[in-house]
Amino acid sequence: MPNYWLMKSEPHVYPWSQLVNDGSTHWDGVRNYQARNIMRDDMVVGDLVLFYHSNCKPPHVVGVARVCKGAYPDFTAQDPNSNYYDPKATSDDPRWIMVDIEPVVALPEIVPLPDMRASTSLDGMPLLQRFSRLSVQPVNEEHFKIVCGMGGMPHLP
DNA sequence: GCCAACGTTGGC
DNA sequence: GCCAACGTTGGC
Repeated sequence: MPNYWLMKSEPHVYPWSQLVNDGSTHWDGVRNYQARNIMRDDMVVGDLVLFYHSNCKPPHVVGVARVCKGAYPDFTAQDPNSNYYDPKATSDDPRWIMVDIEPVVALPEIVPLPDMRASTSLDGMPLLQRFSRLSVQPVNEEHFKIVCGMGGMPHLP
């Protein structure tokens, strides 16, 4: 039984289409302890991920991805030329970690945030809480299936 | 572009 | 260890 998650990406930074092109990617740049702890402590290979486009109109879930490599140091934290450079990160104490994800399937239709808000069956989903900023967050199995269904995919991949 | 929430930083 | 200032997120 996999765990279920939702991960946010801004489409002008790293869109779903690029994940498809790349085949897989390291989820670098997470600089929030809560999100880091989720990736480090709770994510395992095989977990399924709703890939969410934030900061666009409307924000939406676009596809399902899968964790294909467990937590390891986010090397961009130790690269002074990276946007994600953190001078406090060292090889002894990398401070930030990442996982790898790969695309599983694009939903036949995107699922816009307003539609999710309108669905009472998704009540309690962390994404729908006011000012939910966490970029990596849990989704329960039922909500995960409902979102897939709303995107035109009646069964889990 | 606004702004609420909230995380982080740093002086004391 | 408090807390004010500041930065970031991200929906609207």
